[in-house]
Amino acid sequence: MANIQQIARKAGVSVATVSRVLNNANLVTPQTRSKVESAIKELNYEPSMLGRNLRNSESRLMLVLLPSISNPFYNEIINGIQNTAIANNYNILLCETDSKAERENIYLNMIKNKLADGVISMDPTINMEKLNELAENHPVILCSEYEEGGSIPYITTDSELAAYQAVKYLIQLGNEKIALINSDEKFLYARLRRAGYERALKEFNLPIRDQWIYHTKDLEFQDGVQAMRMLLQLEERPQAVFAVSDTLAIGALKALNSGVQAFESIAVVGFDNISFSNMTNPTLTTVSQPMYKMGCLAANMLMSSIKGEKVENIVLDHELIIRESTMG
Amino acid sequence: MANIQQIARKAGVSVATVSRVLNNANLVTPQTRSKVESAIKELNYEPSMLGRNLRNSESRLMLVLLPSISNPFYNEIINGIQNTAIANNYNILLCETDSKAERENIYLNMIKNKLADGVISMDPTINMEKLNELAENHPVILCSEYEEGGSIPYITTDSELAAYQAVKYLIQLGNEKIALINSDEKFLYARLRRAGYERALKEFNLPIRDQWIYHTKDLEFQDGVQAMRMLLQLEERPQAVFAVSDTLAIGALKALNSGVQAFESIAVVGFDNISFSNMTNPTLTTVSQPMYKMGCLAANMLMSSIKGEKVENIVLDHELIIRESTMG
DNA sequence: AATCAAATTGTAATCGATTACAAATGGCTT
DNA sequence: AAGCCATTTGTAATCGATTACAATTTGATT
Repeated sequence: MANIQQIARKAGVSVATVSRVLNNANLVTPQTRSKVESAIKELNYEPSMLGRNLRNSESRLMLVLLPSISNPFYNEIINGIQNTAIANNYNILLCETDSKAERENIYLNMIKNKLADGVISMDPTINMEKLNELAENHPVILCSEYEEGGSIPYITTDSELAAYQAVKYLIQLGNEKIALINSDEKFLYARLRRAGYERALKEFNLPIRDQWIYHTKDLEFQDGVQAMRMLLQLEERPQAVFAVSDTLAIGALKALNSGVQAFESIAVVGFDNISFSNMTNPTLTTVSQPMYKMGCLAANMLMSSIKGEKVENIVLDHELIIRESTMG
Repeated sequence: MANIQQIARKAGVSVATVSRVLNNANLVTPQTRSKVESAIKELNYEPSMLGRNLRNSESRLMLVLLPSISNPFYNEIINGIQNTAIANNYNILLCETDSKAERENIYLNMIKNKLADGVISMDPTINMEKLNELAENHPVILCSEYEEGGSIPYITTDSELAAYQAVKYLIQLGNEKIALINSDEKFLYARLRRAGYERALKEFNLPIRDQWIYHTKDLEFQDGVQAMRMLLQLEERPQAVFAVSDTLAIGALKALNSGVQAFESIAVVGFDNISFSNMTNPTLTTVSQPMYKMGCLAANMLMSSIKGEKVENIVLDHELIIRESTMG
């Protein structure tokens, strides 16, 4: 791989001139420019980002942290981030932490090391202490999951309200015994969705029963299957189920499908509107967040932050998408 | 962010000594080592990868190219790549090309620019000419999709054989009218799976009818729905369907579910064994590839290639997973 | 032709690390 | 105490780009 010196020698100019051509400074004569350009073409030269970044301390790369790409919830957000980034001459790198601290560290170090200019974290499992420390000196944006009262700018939706509305809808359909399939409440979204669930029940004077609240270990389909099986074994079976994630809700539907006919009338509501939620049988009623938009805005926030501008938090609207799983 | 000079000054030693401490060369006295280490801690220093990589021309980063993370087929492969990479002190960056040449270029340039040491491409839409050119001077591995007769090392499964076996299985169930939902045949896997489909039909003297071969534009669920709808409108409806991807097969199942009862006896076989395929109703019969293993081996191949070793192509075994969608 | 300002090009420092080689230190023998 | 070798540390070049400043060229004006 040729370097800038070789181009300079070949073109019979100095490295400064080559650099000027590369960065289209317009103080180069057309003749020299074309000499340099043909040398570049001839030697098949690509400027080294390492050299350039080292000098400029800028990489035009943004990191996107997520726990796992297997949750399709992230798909559209990532599309939004990516399209916005590319439109602004940035690139993104997807970093799957698998909820492991060691991986997290690796990626956060890339920021400290100037290998990337900033980070958008969608990882609820991230170590907030470390992230806050990083955020003191580097651009960081939280997307979807955030820290209450924290100082890192975030973009999210109102999980509590969405959960409240979803459960209220189930109540208005005539259900009184409503179960919650929640994930680990160490996550803010889990606590908020539970709060919304409880608010709706309280408002209608329905009891909140611990045995109807199931906590899953993960967000895989199988966790939803297990949760639903457990709920079906209860003496007093719930009439409806609100799951905090589509993956869990789809697992729950599966458990209902595989059981006896009588179970088919149990209503299920999910959260996220992943693309698969429209392919299940019955199709899944779910809360939809404007994920693509969220991604776009998150990218914009990060770019502002990189420029040194102050950025405000954003809370986007959601929407309840009613499908077959709540139609009896 | 502190740099190596400041550490050296603080610790009262030279930069060379600091560097030696960082790279645990064991020719540093315990006393100096601890002086340096406490300076590092005090100034919260992290060595710059830019400086280091520029000097060493090594980044210990591998790129993973894929067209889109929305196809869950890639999930397990990525896990395999990532775990293997991390175990060997490498990191991976997921690069979604969205099948766009411009994005492809960006990522391939990262390799040329030494920002990453090598690339594993799982992108069937990649520009092979460019990739071949890159492969002349840089480590490149193809995973899953490969180039017939090409010179880039690959790891894959035998798509033709898998398709042949899947269709043969449908025939042995008593089906004679078997449709193929294929993607664009510009992709090798699509051509191979079609060949397998045709081989099975020919072997049993069944006609190959063009109207039973549908080509989708993409691999989204909706493409499968559309394909199936089309097939159902034919005068002579197929009795069974082989789809070259689970996403398409799941869409096809959805189209069957939403139709009249009579359609429910149409058998469907997919390809990939994505995690959804076990959540549909009926659950999907599909071809399973050892994806995790494929990822691990691909990472190993790339690391060998980075070391300058010659690597051999690998063809892994597959397996037909029989579930409800072919049980009538 | 001489002068001068503007436009173009070149020189060399710089970013932050690694490392070959040189220099200094320490310990041991005589 | 001198000499010698082994161990430890320091100096300075290097990777590949950018850019302030210096030097040169160009062309217009007198």
